[in-house]
Amino acid sequence: MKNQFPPIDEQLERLKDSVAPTEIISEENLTEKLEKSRKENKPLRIKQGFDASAPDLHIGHAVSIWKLKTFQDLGHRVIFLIGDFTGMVGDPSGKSKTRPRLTREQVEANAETYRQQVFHILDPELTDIRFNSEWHSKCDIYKFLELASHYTVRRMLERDDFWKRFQAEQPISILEFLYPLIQAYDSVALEADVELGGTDQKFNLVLTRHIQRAYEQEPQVVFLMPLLRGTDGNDKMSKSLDNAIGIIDPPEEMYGKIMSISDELLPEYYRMASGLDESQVDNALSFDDPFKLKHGLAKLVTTRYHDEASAKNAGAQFLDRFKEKNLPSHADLIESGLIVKVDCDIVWLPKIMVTAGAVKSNGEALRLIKQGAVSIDDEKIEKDADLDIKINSPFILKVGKRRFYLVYRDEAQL
RNA sequence: GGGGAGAUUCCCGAGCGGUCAAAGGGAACAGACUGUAAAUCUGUCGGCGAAGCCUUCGGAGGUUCGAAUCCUCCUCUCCCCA
Repeated sequence: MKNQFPPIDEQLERLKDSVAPTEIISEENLTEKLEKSRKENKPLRIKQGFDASAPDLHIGHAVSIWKLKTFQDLGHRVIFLIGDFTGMVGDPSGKSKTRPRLTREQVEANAETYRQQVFHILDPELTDIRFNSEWHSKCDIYKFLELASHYTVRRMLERDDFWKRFQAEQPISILEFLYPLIQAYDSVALEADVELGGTDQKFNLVLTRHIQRAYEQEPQVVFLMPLLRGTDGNDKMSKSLDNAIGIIDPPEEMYGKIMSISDELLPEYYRMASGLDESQVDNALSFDDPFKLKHGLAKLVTTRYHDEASAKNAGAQFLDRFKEKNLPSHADLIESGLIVKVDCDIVWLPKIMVTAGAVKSNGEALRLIKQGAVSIDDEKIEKDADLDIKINSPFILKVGKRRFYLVYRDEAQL
């Protein structure tokens, strides 16, 4: 039988190509594992864990998912682990409130969402989707205590955020201490050879190596991947901070979001999200017109998750809408579902805005109108205008710079 | 088990009987300027078709004409002693 795995040097090179891991712990272990895998013609088991409660993947997650893909390209097997059990227990960060418990149905639904998204990148044939409730829900106290005996409080306190909170006299729940152990056990249960995670996961992933040793397994190799900052440039990308670009965002949205990032984010987005290799990135970045660079990036990213035609289209639409300041067409709005049906001939404008979902309350709507942020068919609503709007034919409601809705009385008009 | 400190609107944080829908900052949103960038300036930032009213200051009661502010109990957090 022909060996399916490329030579070690080639594998190593490709694993460090494109977006290089910030750190590999340890390269020596990696080489050993690759050698063994090649010799025995047996794929490595590459694991990454994902939160069961937030199944929306963004291009920040994608940084490491593309690395998983590289492993697959080299013939290895990816284990996409969904932390449904850990998700049900609560939040380890201590910052946010306890997460709502997920029902079985929610977990299933979220898993399905993950599947749809992740297979935009990964090869389904070489991917196992697993749940950590598989083993944790069966774990008895005795086994659990044994797991807990393998680590010490002092070592747990070495983790930076624990130590800071300890120093600052802030609470740290026992659960939070247990959490890394529970997570570590996932790798034991899965016999992971390699685990990927963000650089913020370093402590947990390294701790996992110790736990694996305690269970007489070879420690996993840890791939720490750089974190992509969110579109605001302040924090890491995260859906809850509303600074994320989803990998299944429609092309126009993806393009627009990239155009709105800070200039200073350009280099790291080029490096981590464009899909270009290092020399291409350097080449691209040698141009110093940020506006053009941003367009280039928007096109690359949109193409990566959709296709070139839609990226081009999104770019054209962007220029039309925001440079030429043209309104979107009715057809575009209908296609995007940004339509609002009203049920009277005359409707109070704030009510329309609430119905459209543009604002949360009449008060907010009135404020925006007062600030001159609202227009109908490109005509600004003056602050003392009559707000009872007569709906003769469909019109385009614009709220702020980027929210558009098509308002209509009945379907026949569309 | 004992003693002390604390929980305020998205976050941080002032307020300690009426003038409090609650200072200040951050975030956010809008306007101007622009490249849907940054910076800057301005405005907004609980709800009500907006006069006035209603709901908010960990929870439940109470005192008072009137409570975020005082009292009681409860929940949670932190510190010190044991």
